[in-house]
Amino acid sequence: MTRAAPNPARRIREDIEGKIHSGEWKPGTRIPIEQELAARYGCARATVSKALGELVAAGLIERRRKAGSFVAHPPVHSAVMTVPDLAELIAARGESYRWEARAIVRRKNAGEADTLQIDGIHFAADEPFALESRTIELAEVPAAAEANFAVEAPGTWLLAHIPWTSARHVVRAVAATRTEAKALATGSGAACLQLERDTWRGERPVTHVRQLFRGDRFDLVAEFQAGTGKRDGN
Amino acid sequence: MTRAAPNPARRIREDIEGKIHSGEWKPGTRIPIEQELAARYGCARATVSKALGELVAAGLIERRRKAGSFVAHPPVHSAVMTVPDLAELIAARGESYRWEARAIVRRKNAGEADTLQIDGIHFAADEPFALESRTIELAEVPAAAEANFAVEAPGTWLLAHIPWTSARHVVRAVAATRTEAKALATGSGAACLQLERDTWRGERPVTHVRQLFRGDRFDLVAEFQAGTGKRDGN
DNA sequence: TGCGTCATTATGTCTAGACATAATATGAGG
DNA sequence: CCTCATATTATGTCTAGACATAATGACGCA
Repeated sequence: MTRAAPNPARRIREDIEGKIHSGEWKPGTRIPIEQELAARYGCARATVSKALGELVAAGLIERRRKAGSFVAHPPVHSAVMTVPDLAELIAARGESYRWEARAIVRRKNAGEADTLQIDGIHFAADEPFALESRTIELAEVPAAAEANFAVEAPGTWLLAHIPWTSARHVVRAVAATRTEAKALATGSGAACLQLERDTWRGERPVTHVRQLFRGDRFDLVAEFQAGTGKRDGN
Repeated sequence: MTRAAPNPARRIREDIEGKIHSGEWKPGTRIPIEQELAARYGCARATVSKALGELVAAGLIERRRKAGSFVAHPPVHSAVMTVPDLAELIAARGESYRWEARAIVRRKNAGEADTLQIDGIHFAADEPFALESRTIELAEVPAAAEANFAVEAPGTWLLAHIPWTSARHVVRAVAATRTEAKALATGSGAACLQLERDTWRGERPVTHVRQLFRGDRFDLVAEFQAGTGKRDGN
């Protein structure tokens, strides 16, 4: 029962990460059994198990009962995309931000709960940056009825007020219609990045947004670091 | 020392997830200290600690020494985007896939290591699906010099042969040039989704790709489940 | 009042041992 | 040679206790 290195679990993890990244342990390679790693690093098996657990979470290895632990096969490229609050994004660019609501409509659906429909424009440096068209389910977010979306962008408000659970994003390139082009101060048919996002709280839908960006003013960045699962981007 | 529930750690985690998602514990709320949770659930503190550790990994809570554990403030929307191997993606759609190389050039850089430049087209159901323009660093991937990229798409080959470490993706909407439009069998100026990806192995660049998709044939899907960090998409 | 010091406290990590579980490998019987 | 039951094995999870560490807050001193 020695105190060993200050951070055996970490050392084990980084050791194995290194072996995988260097190519010394190729995908499919069997990793020594936990008992042996414990002996090799002079620590308890639980510590090895913890390190391996973290590697599984990072997607670097796979563990199968009885069979052992194996270096994972390189997955398809996946990346964590951070979809920012537009107000923050633009502020981070050092430009002034402004939200302009075009239409706020409360829609009564037969038998169903009401929804709030909001259309507007995000401005960066006083130039149109993105069009937004959003639906908010008032049944899930009753407080939204009191919010003043003429002044505050709905995305900003929602981020601050509702707990999220899951979201689905669909990104595609579309040509701007004549109306959209006009609102974005660009040419008709210009290439735009369309981001659609559905957000749920548990099983129930909270909000749906469609944001349309000028292709020449916005791009989405996603990064992925194998091993840490570290997220970043803008 | 009772055996307790079969999976105390999981129960604790799901319990807390539930309280956060339901809004009962709002962002900033202090979570009971580990000792108390251990007593409440009738398990060891290490088990509670494990559960909380998983919640941290999922981004749902924050832990600070001495201060305690707190419900995390809702992050900006982030989502895991899975960028698939095109051959697989198209096969999954039930369409036939074909890769056609247009140019394969070995470029000698003064003093620096050689690079391989590959241009080609991905076909789905015998129609052009995406243009690809790729650079491979031969210093990092010497085996690429032997591969036959006239037959096999470089992305497919690389996925199977090189260990990855990190990648950076930039997605944007662009208008097709006349040449690109012709190759993609679409109109000049059509909105296209451009995906640029840089891939590194450790600190050293491995490959750079630019893929251009017809806007009306491709969209990127990203999903995010708070709490599990579960990844999915197509 | 202001500042530095120190005890307290809650998390962070580890150990040694135990039992559970799933999947493989083995051997018996057809 | 094939199939099914059984033993084995490596992971999965947990416990009880220990020590490390960082940050807070209280106390004492100038």
